[in-house]
Amino acid sequence: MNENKLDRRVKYTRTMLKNALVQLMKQQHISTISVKALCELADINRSTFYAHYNDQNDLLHQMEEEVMDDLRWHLKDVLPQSFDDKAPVLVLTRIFEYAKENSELFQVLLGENSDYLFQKDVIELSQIVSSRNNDNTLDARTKDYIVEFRTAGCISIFQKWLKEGTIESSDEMSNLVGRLL
Amino acid sequence: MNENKLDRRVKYTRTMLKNALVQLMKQQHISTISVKALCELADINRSTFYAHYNDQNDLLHQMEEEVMDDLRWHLKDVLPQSFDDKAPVLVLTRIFEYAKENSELFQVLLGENSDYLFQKDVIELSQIVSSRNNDNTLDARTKDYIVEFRTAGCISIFQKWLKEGTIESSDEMSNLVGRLL
DNA sequence: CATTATAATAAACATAATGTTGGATTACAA
DNA sequence: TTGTAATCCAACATTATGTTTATTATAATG
Repeated sequence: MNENKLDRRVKYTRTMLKNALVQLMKQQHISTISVKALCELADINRSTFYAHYNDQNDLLHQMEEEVMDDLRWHLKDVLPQSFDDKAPVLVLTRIFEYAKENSELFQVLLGENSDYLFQKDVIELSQIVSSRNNDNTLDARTKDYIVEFRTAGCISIFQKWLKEGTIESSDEMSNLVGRLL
Repeated sequence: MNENKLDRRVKYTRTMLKNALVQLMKQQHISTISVKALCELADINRSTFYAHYNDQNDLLHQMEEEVMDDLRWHLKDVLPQSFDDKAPVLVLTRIFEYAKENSELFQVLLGENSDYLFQKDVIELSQIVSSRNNDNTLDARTKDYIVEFRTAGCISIFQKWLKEGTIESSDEMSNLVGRLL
């Protein structure tokens, strides 16, 4: 937020560290990444790192929050409408679009070397879409399980799509997911 | 395998370490658990730990393999049949039964403080059940996505059930999952 | 029960990452 | 240009790691 009114040096430091984190997380789990390795790859002094972040996780979480904020900003004009009937697929398309434009980042943040926090954020966002269910013959608990089933299924498709290079278009993907739900 | 022809002291050491790991993994991610903390909780000398395992991950993986072997042993009389039409729900029921009997362990091994290895094993096992799909109007890639969707959904329901105390019976759960697929 | 084998312990060690500090240097903004 | 502040550098104590050694305790066996 208001990253642009920051000192260039600060911007540079944080950018290099974030990039380094993404590169390392392609190879290893977040909690096995040392601050030392991170700083060496980013060519940033270790004491500078600690001036910005507490540890690797802190850096990851700040990245996650920034991405989510940015994503929500990109959805701002479709989200309020999402409670009528046609909007869900529109929201989905937008999410897939945004993810495709930032696929390297999304692949890492949603991949198995990350923590579950980002995944939870995305789930929360997409439950607006996947939780609509007007079958009243089912009890509440069964419905809960169904929502769980659906959202996990969606996320998993999302991950597969990212991992395999976002071959399909955003439209194709949102249609596929829309049909499955 | 053939754990019973081991020296009692060895059995004791490994049991204590496994129990300690399960306890710690209720609180924190596997890769943040130190060998030191593990040994202190288990009251086992640290050099003894290294006589058995390389690190926490090694201990976890050995546990995972043992559980999977034991689970497969419990399924041995239903698995060969699983390629006809009625067996899937039977396999599911057995898996839920076994998991319920070892729910603390399963909750940890499938929980977010574990790695993905155990989850992958379970997925592999349950894909025998969830991957049957004879809709020929769909292309191969779409089918892949559907399999992905289904298995992830199943695992997620499984996790929810475990986390909330395995309230439903194994039969209820296998029926629910059977219907969803 | 006594003997032998071996597992576990305790203590010490080098190594490496951590988190912090104080001071020198550099780059920025105004 | 100048004051401010971010970065760098070097040093530090602390902690976990992984290994090794000698010693003690326990299990298996005849």
